[in-house]
Amino acid sequence: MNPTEISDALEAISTAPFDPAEFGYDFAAATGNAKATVSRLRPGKRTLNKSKISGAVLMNRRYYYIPAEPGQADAAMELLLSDKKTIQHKPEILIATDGQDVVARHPASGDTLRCSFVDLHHHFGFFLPAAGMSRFKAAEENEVDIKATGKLAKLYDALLKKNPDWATEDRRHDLNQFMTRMIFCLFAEDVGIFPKDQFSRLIVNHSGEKGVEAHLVIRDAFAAMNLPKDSRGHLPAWTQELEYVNGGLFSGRPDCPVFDPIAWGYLLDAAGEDWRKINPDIFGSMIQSIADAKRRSELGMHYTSVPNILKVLGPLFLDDLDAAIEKAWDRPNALEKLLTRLGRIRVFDPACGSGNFLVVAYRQLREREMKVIKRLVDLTGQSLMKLSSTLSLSSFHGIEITDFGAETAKLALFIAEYQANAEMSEMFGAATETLPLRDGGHIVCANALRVNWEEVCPPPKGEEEVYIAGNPPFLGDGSRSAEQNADMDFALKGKIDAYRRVDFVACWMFKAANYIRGKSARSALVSTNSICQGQAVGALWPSLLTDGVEIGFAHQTFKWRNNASANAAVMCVIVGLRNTSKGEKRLFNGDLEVRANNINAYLLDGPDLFVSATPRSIFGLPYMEYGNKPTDGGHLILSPSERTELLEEYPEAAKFVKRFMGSQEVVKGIERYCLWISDEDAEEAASIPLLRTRFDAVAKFRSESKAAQTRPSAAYPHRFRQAQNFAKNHSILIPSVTSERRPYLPVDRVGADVISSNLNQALYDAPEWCLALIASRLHLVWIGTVCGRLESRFRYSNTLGWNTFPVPRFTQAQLEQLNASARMILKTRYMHHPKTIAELYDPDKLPDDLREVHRQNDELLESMYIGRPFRNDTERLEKLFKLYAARVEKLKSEPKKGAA
DNA sequence: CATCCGACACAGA
DNA sequence: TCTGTGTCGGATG
Repeated sequence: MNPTEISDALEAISTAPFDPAEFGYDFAAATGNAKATVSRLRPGKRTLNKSKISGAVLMNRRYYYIPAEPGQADAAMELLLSDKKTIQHKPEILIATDGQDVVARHPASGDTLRCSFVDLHHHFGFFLPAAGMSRFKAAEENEVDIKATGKLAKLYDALLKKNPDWATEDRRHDLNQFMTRMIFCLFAEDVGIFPKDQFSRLIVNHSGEKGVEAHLVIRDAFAAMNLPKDSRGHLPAWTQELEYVNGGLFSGRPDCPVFDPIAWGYLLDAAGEDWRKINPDIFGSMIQSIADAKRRSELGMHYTSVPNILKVLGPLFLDDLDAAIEKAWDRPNALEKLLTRLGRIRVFDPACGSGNFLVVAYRQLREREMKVIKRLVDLTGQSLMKLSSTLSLSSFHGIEITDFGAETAKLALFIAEYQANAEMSEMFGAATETLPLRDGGHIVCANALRVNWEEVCPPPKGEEEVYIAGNPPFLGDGSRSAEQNADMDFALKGKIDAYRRVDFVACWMFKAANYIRGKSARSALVSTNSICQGQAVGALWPSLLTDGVEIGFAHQTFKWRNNASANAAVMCVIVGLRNTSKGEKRLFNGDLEVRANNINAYLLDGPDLFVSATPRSIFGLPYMEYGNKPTDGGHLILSPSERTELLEEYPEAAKFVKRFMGSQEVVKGIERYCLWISDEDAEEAASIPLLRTRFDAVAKFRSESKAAQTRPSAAYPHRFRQAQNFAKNHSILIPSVTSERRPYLPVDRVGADVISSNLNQALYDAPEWCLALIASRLHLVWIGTVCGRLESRFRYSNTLGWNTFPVPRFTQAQLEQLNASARMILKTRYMHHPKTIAELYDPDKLPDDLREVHRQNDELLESMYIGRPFRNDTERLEKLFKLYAARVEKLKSEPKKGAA
């Protein structure tokens, strides 16, 4: 059961009259327990009920319910709290009620809920632990970081405005480098790497009124920081004061853009910020938010927010460490061992960009190390002999394709180390030396798809542990460069069939799976959700989940978000891979966590099953066709006004014009037309000047196409490029991409005068019961699961969705019933004319009569599957998958009989 | 030949 | 600038 279903079940309980004797069992059913389990809770010889209190129900590790006398809910709760059984059987939730008031408690955290009985379902979140689910608390982003980033972005914009010549491709690198240096200096003078405010004081003192000389002064300052103090003879005397930093950061041209009063003001603003509180985690953020929006998607400029990074690192290894620390808490020997273990952990980000993952991982590990050391000191009463961390930056490995990113990553790691050391000295009272910069982390500037990862991050030996984490680039097949395709060939050719169909990120998934296989290593990568959907599932996953690799945890689809000003538009998942293990499998959805028996390639708790595309229905459903694809640059399409103009001037063109429907036209009732001309009529049509112009435009558009298949179609510009299909009597049209918010998939029946575009799937002259199937809840659940998505939108596919949709063998009578049901749906819609499908199926506005007709349609159809309606979507999907698997198995054994 | 996809594209508040 | 919701035609097996 999912949380919504639990909420619904609780609502059913809270709206019915309270029965103290039944509540305990109803609650068990509402929290996802099978009927058989519920009945075994009832009194009997081998009852599962562990409570000795009369009327109470205690289910091991789940919940403990006690009925209360009127007004005595609190007293009843006390009784539960003092019961030894509560400690022994560790129920997640205690619940006491008299039918008026509810008192519930989560013993592990001590959280208490009080509400009235009728409001029970409004608090379903509180009861989720009783269903084996728990709340997952995401980390939040730091406000100081956001503020500082904003100031830097303004500075950057102002500098670009004043120095337009820096906007070119190669100069932008210089500007980015200038910004990185600036950030470092502002940070260094606040945290004590430099003397307090030294850098800004020198700049302000020597830059003159409103910063007119700032570019010269900053240039000299940067040059000085790249030179030991005794080799600065050619520089102004005041630079002598500055520290020698080096570390690659200040090598290269020390160029500086010219400041105007506005930019100067922003620089002073930024200098006034307290940079001590800045997370080095956000270096990437700073760089992304200041870099050109159009180039964002390139070269790892998509930085991952700290909350999202923790979604990866937590289940990957931090949560395990926390559990180990807790276990060792009172035992000095065990704590010592943990310190050794920390030193043996290596983190590897094969797409590290500016190093966010590595920095966060480093800081999280240092935090835990400190906690352990502190506990050791407390336990043993001795002060610590050595004061260096067992964690070394050299345990942090990264691959980054741009030199700038790699430099930033090293710098960010350095800052992170500096901060952690400072914290440590503060706690134990000792100092650490910092300048000049040492090498920060093992960051390699290389193409991750071309290099051998084992050379960048040597495989773990003995008790070493390697954790691969990161957020590689996402690029679909339409957006990859020739070079990236070549990289993909290099990484996947001969290893995965149809690899070009899946996203670029799959290369990292594959290499990560190969790296960890059979080793003391795990991986978790942020990815576009498309690799766990539709065609990618069958193409990619069978070769990942092989030879002992399994999904250990996963975050289901969530919207990409970071603090950059314009966010990338994409939905993400996180997939954690490991070698087969008995350890628990964790499945996250937003802030909810569920323990799963198995996590399959769809990131669902279910058996490993890959639904793959089929050209015909394997259950004997009518043939569904892909609509007509114009590829015309818009020239064969007419708006209503264009049509009117055409027909006013050339009435004889009327026979060439037809209604034209894509997804929007079906869903929103938009009116549109197209030119639909047979080859025989081509000459006649071309004699109409207005049409001739359009044909010429089509021919030009097609001949200039970069798709080899399109160019020859310039020879027949009067016709759509692909397919010439239409109905004799009527068509059932199913829009291919539609909103996921509607309670049913949009589908409509139209006359033979309508031409469908390639944005619909079409059933031509098919029986009406097809519409009853498509408009059912069952079908929506199937499509939503096995087809791809556009972000989160449904994407209807004939090959993946319709042709695989499991149906029972219908009798003729049943088909008649479904025909009638389909007609009823259409009739009910007509009664709301002229409301469009979009209006009618708005989730908040579905009219009662239409809702009822759909309910009946669902009930009718579902009874044909299992003799009654399904309880919920989980049950629907289970049944559908079972039918699908059985059918596929059968087809394997009798391949000749194929599609029915 | 027939699709499945898009670190999207675009309209409308 | 954010939210809601589907265009369009290339690249691909």
